[in-house]
Amino acid sequence: MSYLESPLKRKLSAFVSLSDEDLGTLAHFYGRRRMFLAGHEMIYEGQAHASAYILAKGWACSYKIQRNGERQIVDIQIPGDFLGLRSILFRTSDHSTDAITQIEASEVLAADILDAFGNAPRLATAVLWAASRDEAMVVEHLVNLGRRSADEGMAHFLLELSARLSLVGLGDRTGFDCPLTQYHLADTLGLSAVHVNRVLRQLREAGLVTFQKGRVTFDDFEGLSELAGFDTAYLDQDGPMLR
Amino acid sequence: MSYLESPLKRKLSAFVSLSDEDLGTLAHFYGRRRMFLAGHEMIYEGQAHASAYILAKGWACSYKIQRNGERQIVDIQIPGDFLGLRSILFRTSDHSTDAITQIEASEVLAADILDAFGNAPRLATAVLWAASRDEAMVVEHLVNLGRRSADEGMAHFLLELSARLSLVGLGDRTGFDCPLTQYHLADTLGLSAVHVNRVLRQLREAGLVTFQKGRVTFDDFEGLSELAGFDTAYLDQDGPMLR
DNA sequence: GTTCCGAACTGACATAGAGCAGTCTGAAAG
DNA sequence: CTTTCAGACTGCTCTATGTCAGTTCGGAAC
Repeated sequence: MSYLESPLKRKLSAFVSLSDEDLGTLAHFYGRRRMFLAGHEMIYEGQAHASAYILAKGWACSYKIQRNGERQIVDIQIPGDFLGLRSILFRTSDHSTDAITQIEASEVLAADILDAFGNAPRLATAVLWAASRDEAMVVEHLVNLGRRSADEGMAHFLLELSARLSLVGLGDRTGFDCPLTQYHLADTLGLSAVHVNRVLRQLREAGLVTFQKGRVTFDDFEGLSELAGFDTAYLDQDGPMLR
Repeated sequence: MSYLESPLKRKLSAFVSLSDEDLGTLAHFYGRRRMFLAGHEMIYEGQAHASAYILAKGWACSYKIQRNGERQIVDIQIPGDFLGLRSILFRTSDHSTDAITQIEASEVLAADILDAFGNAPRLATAVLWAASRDEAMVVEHLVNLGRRSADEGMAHFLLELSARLSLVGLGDRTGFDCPLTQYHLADTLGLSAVHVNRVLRQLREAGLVTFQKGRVTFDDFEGLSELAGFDTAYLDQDGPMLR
């Protein structure tokens, strides 16, 4: 797959149209291509000078582990996403990241990113936009945990994933392929696996979504959005894309 | 107050030592000084092309409101913090920000920030560091909501505030002045105000912290850190500061 | 074709925290 | 020197979600 049709390029294009020069710098990011097996720990909490990656294929998740062994997943990464960008400037990484499926990714060094700011300001702005968008997603996730009930949070999470996947061509309003287990959902939503199962059943029986066999199917997209109070504004990916 | 002794400069100095040229560019950020009364809504969710600010004096909070009127506070801003940086590149702001106390702040335009990337790369890196640190705090906040009990979350939140305030000279291990109400704590920690009150009583009776009359007093800093499982690594502000 | 094993799923019981409906206090406003 | 009002504080009841202790299912390994 050429970088010309990469999920990242596709995502950034929702923000600005990149010049040929920008695309050249972006191509440079793709130099160190690497593969990881499902379950591989790509970044670990406390790691010194961790590098970042651009996910080309596969899913990953970033998380923190508590003393008691409980896990809180912070974000799920899908193709086109940066991974580890947040702590690239830190002494040590503040989180771990595991491959959920088999993964293809490009390693990005701090210097690559910083150089881009000098040489390709348009691209740099787009990267900042992507980082801001990632943070906006974490914020919305925080609202899920703090002020939404289990079913609202679940609905919101699945709808967000759908919107993100659609942007890179991996899903639509009918649903998407999803390698997450109910344990992933539990650790993402701050619930027990048992309760996740109950919530999924309720949503299914209410005719809203079906989460089964590696596939999320929206049985009533509108109804689900209504339940979740889902509004895509925070993803900053709709509208006339004039910039 | 000269920019030479601003809380922001103090904070960024924990990351790099800035050159005279960097300081000049930073001074440029302080051009548009503005004041706001306590309670003023500085940024509102949905606002188009909101600008960002650097807080020089006073406290503010960023939050999202749910359909049912519930509020989730995302971060508390103290002197030296950026405010609104996340959505400066978005079509519309994804959150609101209110002044908690009376505030002095400098308005920063998107162009100011982006120009800095070209002209003062060292400063730009420091700004990116500050933004990453803000995101790391949101992430830790998310863990508070998802996987910590009410008392652990409360302890963690107060300790984080203490560490941040200490960095800009507004607190130490004995405690800090705090203009937050119990309602602020409730909306931050995803609890009811009633429960916040009970949790504060427990912590006080356990001899750990006292939250009273606009002051947080640490009665047993070690014990509280132990309860919260608090580790400052994610703030990236300790250690030899070699860079 | 068994034997595993991880994931999905379930019922019964326990509990953290919510919701309700107040009281009390102190400072500001009249 | 009352009145008002926001914030702090409390007891009681209720419920969403956790915990425990399983069973069932389906694919992979042998």
